[in-house]
Amino acid sequence: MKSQYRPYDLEEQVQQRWTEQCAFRAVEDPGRRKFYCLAMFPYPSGRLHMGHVRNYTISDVIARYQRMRGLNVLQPMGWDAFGLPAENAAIENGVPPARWTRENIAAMRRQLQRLGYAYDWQRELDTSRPTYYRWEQWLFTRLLKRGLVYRKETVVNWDPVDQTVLANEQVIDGRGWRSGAPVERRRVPQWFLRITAYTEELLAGLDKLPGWPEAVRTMQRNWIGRSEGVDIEFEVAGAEQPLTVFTTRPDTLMGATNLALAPEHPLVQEAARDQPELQEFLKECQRGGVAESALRTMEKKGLPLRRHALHPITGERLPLWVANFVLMTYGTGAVMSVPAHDQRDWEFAKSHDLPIRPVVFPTDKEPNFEEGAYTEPGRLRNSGPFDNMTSSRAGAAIIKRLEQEKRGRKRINYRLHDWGISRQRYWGCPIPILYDAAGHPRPVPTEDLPVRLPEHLTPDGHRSPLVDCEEFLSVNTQDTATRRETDTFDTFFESSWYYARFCCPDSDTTMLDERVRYWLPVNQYVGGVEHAVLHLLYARFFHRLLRDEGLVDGDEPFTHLLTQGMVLKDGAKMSKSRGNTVDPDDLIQRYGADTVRLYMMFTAPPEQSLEWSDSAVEGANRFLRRLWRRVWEHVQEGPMPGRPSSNTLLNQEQRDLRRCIHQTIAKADDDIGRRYTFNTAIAAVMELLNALSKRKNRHSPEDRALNQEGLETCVLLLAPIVPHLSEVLWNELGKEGMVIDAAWPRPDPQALLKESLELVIQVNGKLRARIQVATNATEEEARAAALSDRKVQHALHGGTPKRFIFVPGRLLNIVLPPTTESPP
RNA sequence: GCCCGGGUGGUGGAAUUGGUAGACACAACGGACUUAAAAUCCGUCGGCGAAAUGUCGCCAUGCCGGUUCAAGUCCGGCCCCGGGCACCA
Repeated sequence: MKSQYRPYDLEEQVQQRWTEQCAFRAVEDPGRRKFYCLAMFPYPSGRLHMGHVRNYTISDVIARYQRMRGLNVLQPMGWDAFGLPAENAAIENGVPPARWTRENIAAMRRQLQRLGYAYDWQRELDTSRPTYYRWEQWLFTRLLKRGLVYRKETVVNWDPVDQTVLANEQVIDGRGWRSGAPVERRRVPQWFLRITAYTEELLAGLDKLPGWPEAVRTMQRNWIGRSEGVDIEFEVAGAEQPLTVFTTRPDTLMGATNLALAPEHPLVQEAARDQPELQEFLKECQRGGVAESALRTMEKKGLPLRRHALHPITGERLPLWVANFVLMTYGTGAVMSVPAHDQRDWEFAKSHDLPIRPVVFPTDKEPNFEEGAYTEPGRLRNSGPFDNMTSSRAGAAIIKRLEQEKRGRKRINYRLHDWGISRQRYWGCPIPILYDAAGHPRPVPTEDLPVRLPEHLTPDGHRSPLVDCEEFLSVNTQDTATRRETDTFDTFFESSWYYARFCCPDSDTTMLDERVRYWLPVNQYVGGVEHAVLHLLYARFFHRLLRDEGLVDGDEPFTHLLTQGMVLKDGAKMSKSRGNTVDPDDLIQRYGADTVRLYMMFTAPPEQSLEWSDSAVEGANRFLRRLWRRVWEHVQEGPMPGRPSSNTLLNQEQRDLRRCIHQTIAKADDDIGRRYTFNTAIAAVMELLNALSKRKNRHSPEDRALNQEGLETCVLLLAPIVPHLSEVLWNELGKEGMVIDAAWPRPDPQALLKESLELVIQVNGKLRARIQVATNATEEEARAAALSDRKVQHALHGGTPKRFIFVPGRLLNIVLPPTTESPP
């Protein structure tokens, strides 16, 4: 064994041994318990960044830990290969997205391999290959048959100069990112997936996911946004159809003073026909992007329609307004405006001089409606027959009356709306639809799938090159009138089912085969918090689609979810688009992959964001060098001793060290297996190594045996985190075989026993002394010991304790009666 | 604007169920070794005050208030930072 730790050759040799043995090949074995560990697969953006390294290291540590615990582990890796950045690169460099993507995949695969992740590379998949995307085209046609796909018009960001649809990301301050032209909203027909058919199930399922972070479940719940309320119909003067609004506050109906409609609402469009200033306003509303954040932060503006509706109970005339803050996509695209009890309505009323009519009052105070709306429930006034009722009773009474008069009905409204999956982009999976001469759509017959994306095209920043690609557009030479759909799928489509395809990536006769029934669900999914809603909700939706297609069992795709925090640099997310990435290759070159992995896991707990620091990497490397040195010194002392067989022959100091070893095992197991706090597990091993380092001069057979046990423990506990170094040290410690096949250690209960412990003594909640007591000391014994302690007596000032609070094994708090001491 | 997180020494963080605030590191400083440097090893390291040897007291977990024998942890109100908001992935 060399005296110095040199990671460079060591890591390559260990990786070679793993490869030769096909060490991470996952094979279905019904006789063994499986563990499917998955990290969110990367978009091949070019190079790995530290966010990737963090993500994949966390997942790898869990996978290797579960393997050492004896489970049959599957950990695959693949590429989310379709997406916008490939088109941007093409525009900039003139390189076809296919080539750019494949080159990136090759580079990033090499980087991942250098980091020593325990992947089954035979299962690698690339979503931009027809072998993958043909199955989502197949699924799409199945869903079409089941009525879960439909076409409707929606608004997109339109760049009038570049003549192209823009992603929200490409809209900067309401302007196109390349042209700088003000972005317009344009209506285009798009394909939708009926995710709303599964709303209640997706919502209820959240309660059955105890392995998911509460924050993610809350976000999904809020995203789905179930709210119970009532549809109220208002008769509109001169219109055949009544105007329907949705409200969750029927108790405030008597306080409604106007109705506000979204700019896209049909009644508004109709009114605009003969009102030029309204047309002008709507044109203004067309400007700016379609992102909800943009809509919500706009200055609240509105215009009267010069029409009115009738209040369903009083018959009063309520003016109709168009308001830019009313969203056509939520509810009915129209709201009843109750300025006294809704803050947004209040602000709108104030700026447009509309009346404020308070009808709900708290019982304990009189709100000032000049300062703002009163939005809490209360007791009704100014409400005719509903006066003096509470909000909940009044709401029920108003609903009952509206229902009797057929002017309203209870309804549950959701914020969640159907998933628009069409993208006017080239580098994506073609939507398998054909249009006849009249423009009527029909699905591509199953036997004609896949619809292959021509890979030689290069987008130029204007419309999708598919639109001009005759070879793609025409189905066959006989039928020139039939044209292909040129839109491609949202790339979330690919990432919604890849976790299942990893079970059988080579299946070429079905989308998923029987192997999914062994591996699914994913036991541990690891990925960024930024995916808490969209990706994770779509995957849950897809799993149900696949289930109803008979392809998978169970309702949920991921049993446990770990959402890692961002890797930040200079306070901002480390990402390619921000250009503040750190390349892991430089660090691996200098310190080795193990140091990079250790640094990532030690610097912060996985769920927290991690502020990047170059200097802290040094410390991680130093620890590994120290561990190497300790093993080297131990090896130099002579042949490997056995482990100590029991505690009986050990002296007090040796028993303390042995307890430290086994406490470290217990803590590391809990930290890695239950808490996912890898940083504290590493700190515990560092403490153990410090304890071992302090006893360099102990060479008795018992001490050698203890050192052996201590060092073996360090190596085993670190094996999931620094796997290369651990393999080598494992063999240097005289162990046969590979550490990946070694069993995860278990603490020896006998070694953990303690005869005495430190008890904290507080006086009035302040720490005053620490005393040693027997482990099983009673409260009486603890009190007696505490009261005879010099420091405690000093702190008591001769006072008589009023009560004692005893927390066994932790503390004794002595409470004195309040002093009548006069201030100095 | 709405939803979800976070805020603890010079820095990253620890404190797991309301029970010893600052584990483990980084940086810095002092020392040993060395011709020198690197590496390594030893020590100091929240603030203020009193001691001068082990000490002792007070303050301190973004801010203000509350509950409790006891609050970084629970409750109410605020401030700041990060993530998401349906076409970035």
